[in-house]
Amino acid sequence: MSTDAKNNTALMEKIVSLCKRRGFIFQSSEIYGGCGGVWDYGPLGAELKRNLRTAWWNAMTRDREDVLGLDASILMNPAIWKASGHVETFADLMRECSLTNKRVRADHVDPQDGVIMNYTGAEAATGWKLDRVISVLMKKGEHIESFRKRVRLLIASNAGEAAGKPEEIVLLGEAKADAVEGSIDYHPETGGALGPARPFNLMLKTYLGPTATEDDVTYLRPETAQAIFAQFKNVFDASRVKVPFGICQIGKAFRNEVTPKNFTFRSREFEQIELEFFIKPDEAIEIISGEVAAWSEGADLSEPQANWGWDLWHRYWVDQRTKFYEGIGLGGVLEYYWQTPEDLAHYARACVDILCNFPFGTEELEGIAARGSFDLTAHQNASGKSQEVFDEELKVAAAKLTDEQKEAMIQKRLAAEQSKVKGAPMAEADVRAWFERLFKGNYVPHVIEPSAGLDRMALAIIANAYEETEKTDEKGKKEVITVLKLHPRVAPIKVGVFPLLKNKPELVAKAREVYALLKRHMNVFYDETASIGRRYARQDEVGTPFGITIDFDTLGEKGPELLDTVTLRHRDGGEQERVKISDLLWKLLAEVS
RNA sequence: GCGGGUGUAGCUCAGUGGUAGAGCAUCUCCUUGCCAAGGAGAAUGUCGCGCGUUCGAAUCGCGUCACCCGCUCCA
Repeated sequence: MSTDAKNNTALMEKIVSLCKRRGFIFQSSEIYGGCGGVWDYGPLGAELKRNLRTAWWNAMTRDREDVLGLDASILMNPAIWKASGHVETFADLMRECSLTNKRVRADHVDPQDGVIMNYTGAEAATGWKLDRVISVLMKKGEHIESFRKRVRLLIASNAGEAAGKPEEIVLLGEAKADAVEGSIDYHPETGGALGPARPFNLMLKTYLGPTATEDDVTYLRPETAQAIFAQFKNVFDASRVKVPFGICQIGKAFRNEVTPKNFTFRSREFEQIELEFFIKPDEAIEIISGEVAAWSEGADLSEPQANWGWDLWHRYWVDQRTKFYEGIGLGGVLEYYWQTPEDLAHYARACVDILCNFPFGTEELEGIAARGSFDLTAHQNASGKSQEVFDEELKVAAAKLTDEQKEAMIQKRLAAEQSKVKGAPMAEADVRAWFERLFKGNYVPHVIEPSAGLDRMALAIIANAYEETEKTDEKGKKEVITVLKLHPRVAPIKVGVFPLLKNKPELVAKAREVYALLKRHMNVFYDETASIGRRYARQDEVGTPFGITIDFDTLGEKGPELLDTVTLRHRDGGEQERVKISDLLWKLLAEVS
């Protein structure tokens, strides 16, 4: 491991330690030895998460006119997961390479020709040993020495540091076995013998109903999005909204991750915050507005326009989500990855990953995908229930089109279908049927999906706020000071209230008074133990942005002009200002909300 | 899932077969006129869990669980 990697691992360990010590995040079921890939939020973590949830919910719903909330169940009819494709893609039969443990879908193994080579094991100068039989396919035409080199490399990469350098690994008991043709029992890339086909189900299975038979099987949702799609029509009918509009949801989702890792970053139970923003198909925009607005560098994305197609809506949401992250203090550490056509799922038109810098690497915080009408159409087909909306404006505009104009649109679409990179082109009859519905004002909305993980966001916030500085006191003693530079909006404790000294009843009484004044409006922490400096430090460590100290000036000792004023200390920089008690509330509220 | 590492007090760690330790943190009292001050005292561990070897196990063996690192996976 490089020095950087070691430092980053050490930093991550310090963050995990702080999280436990100060009550942000605990291991689940710790007294029983934990539970893999599951974490609990302690008092401060719960506040932090709640602040993030509120910030997101407000940004999505309260601050907008075009997004509605939903709170759906974790358990759903299992037919949902068949329609969405999750049952299929999350429950593949996989076979594992015995050499490298690379997994491959059982039905995706290409036939291989070559000679089977067996080894009884391997060992390295480092003392590392592999004590099991290795069976590898030497491909047709592969030279024996380059084959051995390749096997050593593969073994080394799987063994990690313990095995040392690949060229120093000794392969034991080499024996040539049979030649094979068209075998599907060896990994296409590595040549390692494949184990038996086993299902790898990433969805958590459970039984709905006490009899627990196979008929009762359902799943804990692996994502919150499907509930939004499944309830799309109900929300639409109940809310007097028109496309474009969105439905957002916050909720738990579950995945049997193969390898939960990086603290809470990849866990088996996690909280998603998702928006499905429904828009008109580009063809509808073309009919209504004459043409779809094109994006160009520097385009104004601040206000949605009627002539926006999916591309501009997609970019708009990337912009909106970026502003959100800036508002909670993550502005400077974001990166963007625009998926290439090869990366994209066949139904997706574009997808941007918003990445964030973590000690363990730059990892995804949120994905913003333009998914076309894939999801609603899938549910429409599987359920037999129409997911179309009727658009009066579109119907009126389409009625003004000539037959030639209509046919031109159809031809344009047919050409586009033919030049698709992924997926089969839509049949001409289906395209014509779709346009027929469109010209009457009916379509299945398309969707832009900004989907984020709340736990990742919380971890990103903590990790990026973590700061250590070394301080030397008068006696030359060095100590490390830890400060969590949390944005005031997300900080679990907004302000600490301290009497300068606890053995002066007047100071204590006044401090209790200030505490009572503020605590109804925000999370306030009262502390009178230990020296004032230590109390500041305790709050710095958990990211409390403000401290209020009641001192002798507050009592009017230095004259009436300072009576009922307090010291307001700012966490970052430690600067202090004198504030009237009567001004505290509005001054603080402006910062923390 | 594979390979490697780790697991002792709330945290960081020392303790290589013979009575369980330190620093920091916590709590109480005293003291303290603004950035982890000082003094006195207290509490805190089935040494991750289980089974074994041994007169005796935190220490040795086997198993297991969790976490970390590297592969792998990541709709």
